[in-house]
Amino acid sequence: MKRSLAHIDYKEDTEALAKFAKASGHSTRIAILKHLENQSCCFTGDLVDILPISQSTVSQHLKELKNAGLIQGELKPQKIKYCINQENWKIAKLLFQQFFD
Amino acid sequence: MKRSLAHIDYKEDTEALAKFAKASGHSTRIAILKHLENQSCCFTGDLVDILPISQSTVSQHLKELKNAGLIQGELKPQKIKYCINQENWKIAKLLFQQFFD
DNA sequence: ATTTTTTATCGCAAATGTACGATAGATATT
DNA sequence: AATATCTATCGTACATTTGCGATAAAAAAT
Repeated sequence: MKRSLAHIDYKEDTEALAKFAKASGHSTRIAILKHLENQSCCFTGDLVDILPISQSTVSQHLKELKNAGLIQGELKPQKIKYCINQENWKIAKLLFQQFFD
Repeated sequence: MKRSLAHIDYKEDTEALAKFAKASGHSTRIAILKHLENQSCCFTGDLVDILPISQSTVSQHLKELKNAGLIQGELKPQKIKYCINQENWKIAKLLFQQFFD
């Protein structure tokens, strides 16, 4: 049986969409997501170099994107790289596409 | 020549997306947008009946959606109906679709 | 082993967001 | 004209968000 998003009921759907949208609702975070889309993965420091805000603030934004499930900190042997969380990204994509039919 | 969103430069694009996402970043507001998508237009009171929050709070949420340009208060002779702002909705749609390619 | 680099977290301040009841203003009904 | 209905706004309280510098903790380089 094929798994689809149709199983998510209206309310969960609404909340999931709101959560993703909220996490995307800051231009710094959109910029981060766009960068990760292009560059696959990168370190916090790479983003700090690009963005006009402090390291601690970048770190906070990353945390929020991570909490929303849109990105993930991939734990390589000794390093942490941030990547798009492909699974949730797919869900967000579907929710938005479906929402904006 | 076909007009496309490619003309919007990166920065505007990012900010527009963030603005739409932020406005959509609350489950009450997603619920309102969904309802307007289904019902075309409706009055504030109709939404107050559906939603589990006070009239003044609904009104505030409508104001935010209006400020973001996602809906518009259509001024019929004596009444105000809220509708999707089709023009901006189309833009938001395109931005999101393009973002989540 | 020490130092440097990298990243997360703490503590704080300021700004913004959420929600409510009360009230005002405007439209519709009687 | 008076009353009822509908909607926006005000004032308030509380919570969350944003941003920073400082610091801590962990990893990498020397």
